[in-house]
Amino acid sequence: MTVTLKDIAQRVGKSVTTVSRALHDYDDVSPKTKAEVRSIADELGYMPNIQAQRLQKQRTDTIGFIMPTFGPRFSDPFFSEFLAGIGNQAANMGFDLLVSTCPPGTMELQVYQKNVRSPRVDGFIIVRTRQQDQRIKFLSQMKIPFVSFGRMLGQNDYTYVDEDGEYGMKLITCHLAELGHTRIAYLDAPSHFMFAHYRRQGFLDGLKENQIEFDEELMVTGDMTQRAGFQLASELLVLPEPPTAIVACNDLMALGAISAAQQLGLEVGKDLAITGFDNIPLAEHCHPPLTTVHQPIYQIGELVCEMLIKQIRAEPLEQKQIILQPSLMVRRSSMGTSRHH
Amino acid sequence: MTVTLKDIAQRVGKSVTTVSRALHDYDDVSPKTKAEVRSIADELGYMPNIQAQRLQKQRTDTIGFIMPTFGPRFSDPFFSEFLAGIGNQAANMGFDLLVSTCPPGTMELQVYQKNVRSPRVDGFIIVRTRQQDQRIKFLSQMKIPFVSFGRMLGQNDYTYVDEDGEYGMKLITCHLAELGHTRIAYLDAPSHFMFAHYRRQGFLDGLKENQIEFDEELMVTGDMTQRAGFQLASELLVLPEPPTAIVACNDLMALGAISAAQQLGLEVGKDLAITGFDNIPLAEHCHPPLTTVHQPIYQIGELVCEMLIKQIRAEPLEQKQIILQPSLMVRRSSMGTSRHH
DNA sequence: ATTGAAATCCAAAACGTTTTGGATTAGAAT
DNA sequence: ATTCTAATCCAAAACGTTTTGGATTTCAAT
Repeated sequence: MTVTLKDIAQRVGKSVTTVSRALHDYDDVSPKTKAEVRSIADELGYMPNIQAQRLQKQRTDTIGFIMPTFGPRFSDPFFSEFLAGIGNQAANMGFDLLVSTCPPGTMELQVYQKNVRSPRVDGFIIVRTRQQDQRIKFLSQMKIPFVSFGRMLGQNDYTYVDEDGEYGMKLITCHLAELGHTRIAYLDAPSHFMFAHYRRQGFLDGLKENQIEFDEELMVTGDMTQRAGFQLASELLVLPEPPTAIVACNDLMALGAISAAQQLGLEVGKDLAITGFDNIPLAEHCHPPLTTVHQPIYQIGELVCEMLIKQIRAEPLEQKQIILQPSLMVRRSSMGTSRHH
Repeated sequence: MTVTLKDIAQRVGKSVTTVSRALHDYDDVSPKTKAEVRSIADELGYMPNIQAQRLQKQRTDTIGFIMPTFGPRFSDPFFSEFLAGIGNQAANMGFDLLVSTCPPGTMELQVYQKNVRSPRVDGFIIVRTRQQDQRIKFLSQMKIPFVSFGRMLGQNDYTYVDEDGEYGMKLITCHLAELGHTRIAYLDAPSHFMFAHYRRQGFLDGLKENQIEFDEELMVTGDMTQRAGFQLASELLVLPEPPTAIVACNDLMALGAISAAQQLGLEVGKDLAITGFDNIPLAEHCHPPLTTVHQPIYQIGELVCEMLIKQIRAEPLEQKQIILQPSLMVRRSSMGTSRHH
């Protein structure tokens, strides 16, 4: 059924070796033979068996992406965009993309190890880094190629791309301070996530720089979902002395906070400022449009993938560590409607 | 470096054959040998080379999922949830998941063909079916295993899972009719998508059943994004005779429509009813919460994946075609606040 | 003693490639 | 005539498994 080198060899009347070398354009094959081999290969519709190639070459030409999932209801707009970025880049560079899921925890490292020892993949892309990220420790210790989107604490000898979340959040905080806000709440994410760490730090820096005192009561933590944002904002807004601005560490929680405020009859952007972080597509077209910080997720996916493949191929990397400067997107959720300004 | 059967064989003093058979628990290996082999395998940390296994077994134990992407800004909450479903199910059943992207068009079939002929995958999962879906025609003609989420027109001899979009949309339309609406606009998706076809049909059925005449002017088409919903609703709402309800064929466009209405100072749920379809997580926590139709995307992913793997393994399938009955989620975007009812 | 059956083992082939290390031939240079 | 070089080819090994088709040994039954 399927056509192999042997079939071509038989038809051409040459050896399998010669056919293989002809197809790879080696120069110890005569032009005439090459032409003949190629024509027969086309005619028969030859396609190399990639399993055999991989076995012989001892590489997989595949990169792994293990999504750190939590519950079953798992719908993060981040992932599909990021995935499209790495998927396209991988294809461009002749690599396959193997995707699997694994909740953070004890099994996690085994899954990584199994995938590389089988061997199914040549390296990994890591996302959603944690403060003490066991994946990074493990992979760098085992000398398994990987590139992470996000940093971790205390170790800095691996390849990563990260946004400057601290800077981004500081931008937001200063923006609000300029608008005259002094009572600013913060919707935090679980502190083991590195992005939460940096963003929170940026918020605190921003407050300090504007001589705003920090009220512990206004710092609350949620699980990054819209539901959590809704819940937390609902509680904050009924405090005896409620905040005049709510800074959420991601867009989804900000959207939840907007709903909560509207539920209480507040006009967001006028009675209350709310900001997010990520600039998911929804941020632009919600009501009111959300002030946030933009991250080019698709491009980050492409970049991370390219760096990983170069690393696998042992090609030189211009930069092993890249920090991207995010940009502030001021929209009406912080500034009110145009008639107020 | 890596441990092979040969290494174990040497240590145990038996042949490679025996070691292989011992590890697979064949009964022509003595219990003593089995124990010995296993213990040495553990000690050496043996892990079978999956490339070699696949070459020899002539299977890949991998399923393919080719995301039909459009532009680069590609952030659909549907995909990540669906992907988590198939990913987990595949892992449970011992399969890998290979993901790639390809825009619909001329290259598409080549990508499918290449993946199965390489052979990288044993079969495919197909989503976002089109009216004349070339992928389905091609794969069924080539007898390549696949399961699609969604039907196509005119052909019915393949395995699929689909929601009953017609029924779901009829539920929504009747719901609005009951509330007294007679001037109902519809935000359609490009008609080559099958889901758009069924949902539109359900809408029209619902109108007919309630003796509501259909006004061509109120049927407009967008690209399923929030931006499109915003744009289209903005135009509809400034018509001389604006609709009192807007039915969007998906949640994202409905969310855009909500923003547009709010922009114009309308109170959604009171001045105007808006409904969606999909029940993405955002639908529950936007303002006002969105009346929509629920689709269990994660479970559909699991189901589709299970059916595909059974098909690949030539195991019997209880049902080759499954149509899921969706359920209506009535929320405030159609009913107004509780004080109005 | 011979036969038969059961238990245990394994050499070799196969999967489809690529690479190694020459072999053969032709023609030019000596 | 001999040597050298260049051009062209290929057998065999290798990658790590599984499967095929026996081979050998043991022990009980005849």
